[in-house]
Amino acid sequence: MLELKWIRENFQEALTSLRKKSPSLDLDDFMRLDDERREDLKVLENLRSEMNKSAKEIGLLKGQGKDVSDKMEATKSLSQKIKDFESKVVELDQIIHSKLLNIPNKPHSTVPFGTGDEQNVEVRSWGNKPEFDFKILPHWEVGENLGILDFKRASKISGTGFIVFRGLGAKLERALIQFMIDLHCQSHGYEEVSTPFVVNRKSMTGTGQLPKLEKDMYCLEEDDLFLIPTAEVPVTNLFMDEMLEEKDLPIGLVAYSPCFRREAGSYGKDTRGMIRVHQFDKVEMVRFVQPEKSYDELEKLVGHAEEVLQKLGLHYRVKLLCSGDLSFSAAKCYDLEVWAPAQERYLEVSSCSNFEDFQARRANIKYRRMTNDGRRTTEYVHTLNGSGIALARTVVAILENFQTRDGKIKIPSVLVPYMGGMTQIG
RNA sequence: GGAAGGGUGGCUGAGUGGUCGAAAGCGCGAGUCUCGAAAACUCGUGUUCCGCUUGCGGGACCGUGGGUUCGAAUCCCACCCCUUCCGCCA
Repeated sequence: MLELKWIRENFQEALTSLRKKSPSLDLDDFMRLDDERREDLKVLENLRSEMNKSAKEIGLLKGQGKDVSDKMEATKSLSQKIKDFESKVVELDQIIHSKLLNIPNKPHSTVPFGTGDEQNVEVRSWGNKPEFDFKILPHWEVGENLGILDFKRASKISGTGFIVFRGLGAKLERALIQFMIDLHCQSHGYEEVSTPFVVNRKSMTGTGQLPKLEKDMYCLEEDDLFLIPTAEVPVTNLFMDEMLEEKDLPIGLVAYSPCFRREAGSYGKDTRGMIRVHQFDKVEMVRFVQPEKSYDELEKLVGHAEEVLQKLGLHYRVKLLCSGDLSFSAAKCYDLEVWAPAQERYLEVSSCSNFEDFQARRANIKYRRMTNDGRRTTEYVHTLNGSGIALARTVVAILENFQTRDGKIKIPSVLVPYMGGMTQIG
């Protein structure tokens, strides 16, 4: 959520930068409502001020044993007037607030302008595409041949877009999760957290999935709860409605969770294999930082995610998303894309974003700090998060990059200890 | 699912109709003391909105939403959440 006052006082700037993200955005209506609300509010507050005064007076006079029935009568009509104006202001407030919740975050000045993913900018890459002197199989074939992926039974029990890992496939998935969490905790200073995979509406609103993306989520209607689309939601909202201390920042948390996505509207895309599925595992990093440090923190965060791919020995590239491809809540975002040789394409396995105070404002996450002249103030923290990294697709990359001529899979050396010393599958 | 108790500032916790935005303590900040620190002492210290603007004036906020009243943290109703006990259960 952007600050209403900021939009009001920087109207042109707000409009210009928001349109880099949503070209059709219109704020005229919004500002008109805000004007109207402030007019009514002024009247209301004057009325209330008057009433407070006379109620106090009545109290005093009564205490002295004087007759106050005239005064009480007069205040009564004032009280009615206040109620009328109150309902007007409350109604306007609600409309404005709900509109505000639907306004996206504005892109940072270093974000390139663009309208779609073809205008994202590659900022660097690491490693090289591996060469094969035989024809490698796509992950779904090699996975089924080895008995570690079972698509048929997955769709039998749940439907298309779900995966079953078996045997060493399941173990590989688990090994990756452990390896990643250990790396982030031991080398990057994160604290591991394990949170619920189901959250309430308030949490979903706090990180910005609601109200816009309700159709993309699995909902448990009876209880008005949602299956999380990413651990970002429970982990960021851990500090919802809290006041943090400056000395405790930055806070870095890492969590494993499954991620549930309906993928409404993307039917027909990536139907084969497990590129696009309704449930996948992910290790997610979340950071709470001081505002002036958040862009340095973003670079660090990307580095943490990259290190996972480097340690696995997977070729990848880093893309800076253009304004039009940025998600609703993000101010700046880098994607990590890993090379999948059998399909000759890159797969997005991580998204690292700075949300600035957009989520903190929605979720009400503040911290106390000292100003330069020694006064205490409160300020919203900046929140960031990044996949570190998404599974399923990482397994795809391993199955395709480390395939041998005889259809086996070499296990990346960092995972060998997590696989009980095993060096290959098959 | 049943019963009881409870939700007050950064935290603990007092407050049951009017000078209550709210005692006290802790924490935090400034200062005194000290070579320095600790302790002790003094003073200060909620959030947020609106308006003129280095300051000031006003409004709102005691779980949420309604109601009663001239006036509600305080009384009434509904809902949400938490704790404890009982039942069921991985």
